[in-house]
Amino acid sequence: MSEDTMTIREMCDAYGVTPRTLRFYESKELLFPIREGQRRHFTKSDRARLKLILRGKRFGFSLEEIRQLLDLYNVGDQQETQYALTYEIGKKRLADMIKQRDELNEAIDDLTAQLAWGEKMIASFSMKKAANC
Amino acid sequence: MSEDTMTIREMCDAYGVTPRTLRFYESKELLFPIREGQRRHFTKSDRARLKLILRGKRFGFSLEEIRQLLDLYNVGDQQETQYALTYEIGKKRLADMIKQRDELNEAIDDLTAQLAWGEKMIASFSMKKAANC
DNA sequence: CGTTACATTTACGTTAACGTCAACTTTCCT
DNA sequence: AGGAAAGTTGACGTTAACGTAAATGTAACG
Repeated sequence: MSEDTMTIREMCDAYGVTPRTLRFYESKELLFPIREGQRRHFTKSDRARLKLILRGKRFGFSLEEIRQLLDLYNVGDQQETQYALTYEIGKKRLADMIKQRDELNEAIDDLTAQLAWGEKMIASFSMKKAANC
Repeated sequence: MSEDTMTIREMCDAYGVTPRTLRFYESKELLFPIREGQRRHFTKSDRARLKLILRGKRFGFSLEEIRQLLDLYNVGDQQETQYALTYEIGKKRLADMIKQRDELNEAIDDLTAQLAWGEKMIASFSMKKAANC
């Protein structure tokens, strides 16, 4: 009847994760599938949460951070202060990401320069070889 | 006499690492301090390498990747084939970094959009408050 | 009713980069 | 001589996010 739920396999296929991952998330209280006997049934709410989890991961949040964010997100009729808190966490994370990207860009430039120098070296090897002929 | 070297403690103080870290790096063949009996003595070369290691870490390289890159900086008396090999490693690593940066940029854009939405939410809270007055 | 397919729980394994003892040895200082 | 200070080598502990294997359960198909 309540075919609003999905089996573990359907979830895995839909979101590209493994069963182990879903059980793990449940054990960490990130998901709360309902049980029919032993079997898990993932609700619409679980799917929404999973989407947020995966997105959070792409942003570089840890599962524990994500759990806290989901909790805040979930108080339903959130209070302004709680929401603002979530917002602040997100802003901090964004700042970290931007810093990380900038550092990465620096490293890319450095390594590019280093490789250019390497090309010269290799060229000089060729010269030497040519000279020996 | 050869006071061009530093003890482990001096290294730790100079670069903000622990003795364990330096010994660990040595065991991983990232550093090659000379020995006087048991004691380690870190040379100028070790210091240069350590600087590069720490920079690499800030950029998110693994120690193993750093070890390979250090070889690139170290060419010295390498043969051409070996040099070409390290060069290829560097190029691959650069490609990875660029990909990583692009992904990071995507995530940054996503999160930025998300935060913009969050600001609207917070604004609506304020509206509600104002309305209740 | 037997087999095949999928689920479940339990629990140990994995990787990286060190931390944290423990048990010595060596050195310097008084 | 005696003791603190600093150094050394094992070797086991830690964290995150699952992987993987074993033993068992159960549901559907033919």
